[in-house]
Amino acid sequence: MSERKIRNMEEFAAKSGVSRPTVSKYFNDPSSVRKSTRERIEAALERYDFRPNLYAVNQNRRLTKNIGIVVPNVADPFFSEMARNIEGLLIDAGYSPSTFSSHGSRDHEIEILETLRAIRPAGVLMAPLGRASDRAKIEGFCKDVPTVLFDSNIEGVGAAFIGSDPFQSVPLMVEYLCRSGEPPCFFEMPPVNPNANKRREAYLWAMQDLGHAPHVVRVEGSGWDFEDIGYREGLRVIKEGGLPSRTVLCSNDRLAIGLLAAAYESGIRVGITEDCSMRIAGHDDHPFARFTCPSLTTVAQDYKSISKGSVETILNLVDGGTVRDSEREVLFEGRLVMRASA
Amino acid sequence: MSERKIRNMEEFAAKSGVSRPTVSKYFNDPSSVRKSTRERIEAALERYDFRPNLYAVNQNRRLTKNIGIVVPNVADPFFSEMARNIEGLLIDAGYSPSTFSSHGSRDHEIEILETLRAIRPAGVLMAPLGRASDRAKIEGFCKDVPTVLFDSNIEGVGAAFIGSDPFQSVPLMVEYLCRSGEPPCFFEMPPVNPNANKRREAYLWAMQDLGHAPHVVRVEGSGWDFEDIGYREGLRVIKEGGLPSRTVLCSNDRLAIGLLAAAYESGIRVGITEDCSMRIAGHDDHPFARFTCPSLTTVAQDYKSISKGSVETILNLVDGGTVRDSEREVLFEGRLVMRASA
DNA sequence: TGCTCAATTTTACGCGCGTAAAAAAAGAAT
DNA sequence: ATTCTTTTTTTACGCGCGTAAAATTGAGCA
Repeated sequence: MSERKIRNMEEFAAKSGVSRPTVSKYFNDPSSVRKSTRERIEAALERYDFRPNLYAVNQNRRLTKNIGIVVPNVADPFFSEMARNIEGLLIDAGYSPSTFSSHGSRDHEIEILETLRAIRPAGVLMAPLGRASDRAKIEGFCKDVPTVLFDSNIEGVGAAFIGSDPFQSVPLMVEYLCRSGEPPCFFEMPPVNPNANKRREAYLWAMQDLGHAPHVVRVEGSGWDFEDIGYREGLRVIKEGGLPSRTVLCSNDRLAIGLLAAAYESGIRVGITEDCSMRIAGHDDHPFARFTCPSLTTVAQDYKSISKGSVETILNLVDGGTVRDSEREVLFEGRLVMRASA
Repeated sequence: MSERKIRNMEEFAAKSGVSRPTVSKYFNDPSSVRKSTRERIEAALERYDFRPNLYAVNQNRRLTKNIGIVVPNVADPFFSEMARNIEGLLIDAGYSPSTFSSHGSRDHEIEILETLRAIRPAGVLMAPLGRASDRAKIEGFCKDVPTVLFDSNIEGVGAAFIGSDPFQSVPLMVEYLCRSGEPPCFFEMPPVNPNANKRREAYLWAMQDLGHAPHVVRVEGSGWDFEDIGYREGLRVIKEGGLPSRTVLCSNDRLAIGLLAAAYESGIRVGITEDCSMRIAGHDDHPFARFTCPSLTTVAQDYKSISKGSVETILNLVDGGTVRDSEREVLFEGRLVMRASA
């Protein structure tokens, strides 16, 4: 490899004894050239290391191979895992993913879309902030660029939505909690995205279905510092004596992690064993849920199916395909993960 | 804005009544054109939304404005915070950062460097995996692209290193622990990067300095699943009856989080209060350290100074500057964060 | 051998911009 | 008004590649 540096495709074509347009064709799709030609190019590729100039390529292609990935917060392990998964799938499919994090900010989310326009992506996979999102601007973006939403939906925006089904996952947990002890109350903060709302609705529905009186504890707080909110407000609520049930279902794991810390600090033993006076459950199977004290009972989202589904949908769309009505909203089921906290 | 879409700079130049090369000059540096000209361009910019084509620009510029950021693992909140910080500083300076995560893999780290070559970055900020890194290849990369290392050093590689000083931060913690209770043992896993080694050395040094016998507990495990290793090996060590001290200093917070979980599960109360039989301290001030049970006493790294220093150094380098000998290795001090665990 | 079709080469153009050099214009100083 | 200086325009070229159309080549086959 790399006997000498090659400057451009012209030079490389000469070395391999093939014309430049043929080399260009090869790089766009190796199988589109005759086998003998392919072998000559690949032989040259072994001797010289040449890669087509990314900028020249993208300037001239009708459509780049770029796919943008937008998540609310890469610091959140759920999204960092999703992004990593999706990136892998896209690379395998021959695309160039680039991931951006909104850091929970509405303005930043829009800025990312502006940046994305600059790289002229073939498509975008986006987990929007949700309620905080600038709907109009995102809608405008989706008109220009094929976009698939995941995790959190904005009704009527984007070509499709892939996520998990709160009306399956939450009742699953509620049913378990009711079966194994006191029916849960629901611990939530003001919803930053539609998921949170749906989870509450699903909780209410499930409780009624089981013939129990639902209790929603809504605490204050905004932004994406869920642990902090769960902790601070958890401390306050506990101090004021006031959880309506000794079983608490949190709207997500990060909130639960905060609440666990609050309970610990308040001297409340949390868990399923007899010496415990409180049970706490979460939702999402956050990577740290295994290491909380006690370990957190939760519902795992189907990471793999969601990322696989999102990628398949956007690639189909990019390839000129359309989304069938039945695929406009695809929801996967959650899986109960029983640990020590509930 | 956007009365009509503009296709290229030629067209935009016509609209603003200025020649295309002048517009080009403006976009490279607004202050390089006469004030009256600038105003005409900016007036046009208000009416039409035009942005120079990224690919055409980068193809023709001698040097792009791209700066690569490479971290071992964006899922680790420490690195995701660092990356975010650095990105902000670079954007403010007029550069385009793009962040890549090695995901703890030696091969992936090298692949990232290959990818980086493709975007022809002006410079790179890299937190290498450390011992797992392919030193030769990284060295080769640094020969072609100005590169500054941060967080974890590879001796002799890169133009400079910015990090924190374990020989300040660790003794700070050791001194505190000795002053407030039983002298600590050191809980560590096989070092994935030089930092871990240095922290152990610093521990040994500090203990001797204070006239105590050091005890290093090295547990098994590889990879970057620190919490998992701390948990599993913590369980094992506790079960075998065997921590040499009731105060444990972990080589980082993530390991400590795992150990805390192990202690909890083993029924050991951890903390500084009298009813506790064990103290655990960490290092780094991981964002979750506030929410462990009990909250984790640790040493905070100087995020801001490290990212600011890294950015200043690389930009200086990119601007053709050189690194003075005194700046080849810059270390910042850590700050003791006292919480409930030790 | 001659034919057909697909693969390849040739030729030619364009993408949108940076950049350098020379010419022209504008502004400042005399 | 003249000269000098700075800024802008003009002109011209090149970056490295995609792509389309026409010309050529080669393989497979009768």
